Amino acid sequence: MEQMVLISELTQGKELAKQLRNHLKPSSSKEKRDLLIQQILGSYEKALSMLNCGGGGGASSSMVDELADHFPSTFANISPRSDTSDLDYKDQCHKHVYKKRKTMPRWTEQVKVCSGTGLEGPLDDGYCWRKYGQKDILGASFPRGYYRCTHRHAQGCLATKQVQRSDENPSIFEVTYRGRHTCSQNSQLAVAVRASSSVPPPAAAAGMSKEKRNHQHYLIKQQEHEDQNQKQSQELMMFSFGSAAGLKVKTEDLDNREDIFPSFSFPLTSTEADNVEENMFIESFIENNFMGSFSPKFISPATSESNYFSVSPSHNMNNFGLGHSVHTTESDLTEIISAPNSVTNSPIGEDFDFDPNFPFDNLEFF
DNA sequence: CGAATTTGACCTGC
DNA sequence: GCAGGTCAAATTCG
Repeated sequence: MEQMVLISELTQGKELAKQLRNHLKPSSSKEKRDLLIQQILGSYEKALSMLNCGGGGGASSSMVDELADHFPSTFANISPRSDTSDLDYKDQCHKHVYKKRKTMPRWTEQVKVCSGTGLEGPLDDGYCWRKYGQKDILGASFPRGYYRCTHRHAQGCLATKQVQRSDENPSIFEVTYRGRHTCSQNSQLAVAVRASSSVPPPAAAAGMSKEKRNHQHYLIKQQEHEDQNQKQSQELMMFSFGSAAGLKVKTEDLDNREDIFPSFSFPLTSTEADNVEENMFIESFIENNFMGSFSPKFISPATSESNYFSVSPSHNMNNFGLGHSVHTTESDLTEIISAPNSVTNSPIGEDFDFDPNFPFDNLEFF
């Protein structure tokens, strides 16, 4: 039975993901992690190939296409996107782009920038971004900036992000990421290490990344243009060097939540890696996001867990007082699950301010 | 001088 | 038709 093989493949992927989890500790070799990632991707590629080619009752072509969008390098050969032969190049590009707009995974980080304090957060997320547009958004007092990966052309990396300053609270920036980075970038590792360790490496403190400078440039320019308030400009300067802020992450495409996983840095330290609860958190994260997201369409979506994830601040806060929380929403859930009644969003709401005293050790929450 | 940003035009989805 | 998203020529930056 083909379905059994499919399940077997997916189960194998799950096991490999668990192995990967165990190799998240800094002491593990990067090579091993890379190998596991390759194996995981291979496993899912196999499963998807089955769904695409043989499976009678499984995935729609759009679903495979969607997944292929997440792993363009891996799935390029099986994506059924070949119906553009009579379009000229520009049309093909535009069709491609606008299809992406709808299918690309998307999640938002809300970066709070407190006055006199600071955090690069997603403004320095380890990737090199190139601004390609800015747009005034209806009802928003601040323009939205559009960025794409610098390596879009060199490596075909399709990741993009949008940076929008919050209307009611200008100290909050909403950064919406789309697509997953397929580029290989050295700084990525450094940032992952920095995000997961208590103390930033000297290099991170010594020099600003180019990307950060760009953002700073943009932000300061924008600020000066909008209110000519020099003091606030100075604050913006300070937030790049300063110390504290809040960061929230929420996905907006449950269907695509696995894309959080490769770019999300678990706040592990070498000691925390041995913490059972931390591991269970990650396992929960993997199973609910990395695994579950792969297909609510053919894996039973009968989950009643809350999709609110957060990390115990005692484990997660670094010396800067930086707290991360991960918050998934169900905005698109109804497209996937017909009866999402048991899936409860955080009753506190999306603007919930992280409570450092919340007993996140209670794993029932996950 | 190459790379990044700016900005108005253009395209698509609703 | 409108709003959001992207393109690409012009401009600026390093």
